[in-house]
Amino acid sequence: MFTLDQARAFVAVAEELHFSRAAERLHMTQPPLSRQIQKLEATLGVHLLLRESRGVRLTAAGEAFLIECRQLLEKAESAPVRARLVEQGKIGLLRIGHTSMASFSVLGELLRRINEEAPGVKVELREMVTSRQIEGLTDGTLDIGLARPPVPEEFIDSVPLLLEGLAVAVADDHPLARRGEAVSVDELRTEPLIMYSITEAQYFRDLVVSLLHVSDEQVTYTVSQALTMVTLVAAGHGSAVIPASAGLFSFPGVTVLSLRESPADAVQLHAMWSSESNNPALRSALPVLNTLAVSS
Amino acid sequence: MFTLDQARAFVAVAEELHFSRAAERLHMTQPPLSRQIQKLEATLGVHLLLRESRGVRLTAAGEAFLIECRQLLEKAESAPVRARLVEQGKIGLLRIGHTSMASFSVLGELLRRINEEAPGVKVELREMVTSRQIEGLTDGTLDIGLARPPVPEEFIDSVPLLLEGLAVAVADDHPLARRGEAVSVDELRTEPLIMYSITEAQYFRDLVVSLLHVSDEQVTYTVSQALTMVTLVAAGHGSAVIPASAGLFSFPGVTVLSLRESPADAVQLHAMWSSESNNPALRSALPVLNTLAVSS
DNA sequence: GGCGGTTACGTAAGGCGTAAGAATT
DNA sequence: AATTCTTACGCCTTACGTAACCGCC
Repeated sequence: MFTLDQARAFVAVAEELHFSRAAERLHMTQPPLSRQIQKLEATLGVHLLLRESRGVRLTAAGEAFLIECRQLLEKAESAPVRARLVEQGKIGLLRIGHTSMASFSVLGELLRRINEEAPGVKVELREMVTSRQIEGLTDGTLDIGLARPPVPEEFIDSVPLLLEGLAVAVADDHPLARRGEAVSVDELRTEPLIMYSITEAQYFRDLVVSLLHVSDEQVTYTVSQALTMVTLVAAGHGSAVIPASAGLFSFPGVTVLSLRESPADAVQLHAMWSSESNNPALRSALPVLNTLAVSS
Repeated sequence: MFTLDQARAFVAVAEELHFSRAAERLHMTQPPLSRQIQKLEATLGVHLLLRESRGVRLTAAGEAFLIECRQLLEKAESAPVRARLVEQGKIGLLRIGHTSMASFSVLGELLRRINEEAPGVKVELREMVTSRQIEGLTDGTLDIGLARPPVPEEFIDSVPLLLEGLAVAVADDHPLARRGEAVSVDELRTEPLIMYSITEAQYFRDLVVSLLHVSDEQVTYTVSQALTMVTLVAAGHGSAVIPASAGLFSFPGVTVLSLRESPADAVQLHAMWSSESNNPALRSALPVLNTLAVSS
């Protein structure tokens, strides 16, 4: 098989159509260049050049091989550059898991900033619940998770990206909606409520239960996502306690009122990543995450 | 810069994730393989592998470089193959010049057979008059010409591809058309005639003049191509002497009658090529030309 | 005779294999 | 102790440069 040096030698000769000038360009003397070209032709079993009294010409095969060689050398030059860029995290792949709510709040801004900071980094988005995200971060199939607390201490680093209060979603024709003021937990005691699933949305369920005393009879439906709640509220199936940001998107037939007793940082969304990740693209993204962090 | 051998070594290690097995695959011992990989990493300035107690893993940069290396090696393998195919004339470019009449007769069959014989050969077609074709063959910008005699003896080889008689094109409402029989030259003595240009179609002009006694007063127009003649005949500008094959394509308003005195091989179309051409694609095409040849 | 490519020969660099070493399980 | 990668050393291949050579305008 031929070598890259032979390819470079051939390209030089083919472009100069003159061995001595080509040798000069390659910073070598002319005889070894001749030998290399001969060797190249021998290993290929193809005549690339027509030696004539007045310099050299390319055969048809030489023309074809010249094109191939140029492409080959270009690739040989660019491959190390790419490898270095990947190592520096300038290009690469970032697999981001996120909850469905995250896509309505910080996700857009996060992607914008990552793209600003490291334009070559491709992002793969996967909507997944918190527990799956932790799994992904642990087994290396995910680089960043946008998930709910608690953050497992081991091998997972995190910053809080979003702190918000809880709000109450009620139908437009509900008395509380007409009143238009913040709602107190006591006013929800007897309301039909749509609740979070204990398996799929434990974080929210715990959060709501810690504030309200929810009785089984109140609960009309059990769902896994805040958005589903809003659609059910619109359909008249009851009221729901949701993160405040879910109210930013006005949904027809639904009025969102703040919940008086909810601390402003009741609901948290954290960015998490494996502290042991060796994905350089993650390293480029970390400054972005820290910029977006809010104090918890 | 790295070498192709280093690329091969890296691919082997990256695929085996084990130096000893990779070395075996490369038919070498393990220590020099280690050194080559180290050297590769040093020249790239990039860590490609994570050496761990239980074998090796790829870094993100390593993954990227692996992909590049595979493509690089594939190209390095295919380039010589391409060069050999070009040399053998299996692939390549054939520049064929042809007269406009050739495209109505042998050209289609010729292209079909070339494509059968050498499917990798790309054909570039250029309509040009005979004299331009000879120039092209001589200065190397054309590989094959489909042109009219005479064939210059020097450096041009040829085979006759088509021998045909002359015919007479007359308007449908002409008395000769109504009669529907072969025409004699004497019957054309006083007919208005469309003639060939002496500069652009000398071959045809000479041919016609050698058979007919054309007087200047007869000539209504002077044109360079037989097809133009047919359109002028249709428009009622006179009659014309054309190659018989031009009558194969029935043109509305025109009747083509054979010319009694014309020998069956009066009009000749030859394939010509430079005997000094070094285009391998031409060599693949020559058997095809010989197959299509007719005896003159 | 000069221009342009090839052949001959001595030197130096670099790769390979064997053997020994270091680290982890 | 075994596995797996790295380091040390001697040999040999091979590429380079200088010098001499061949063919053609």
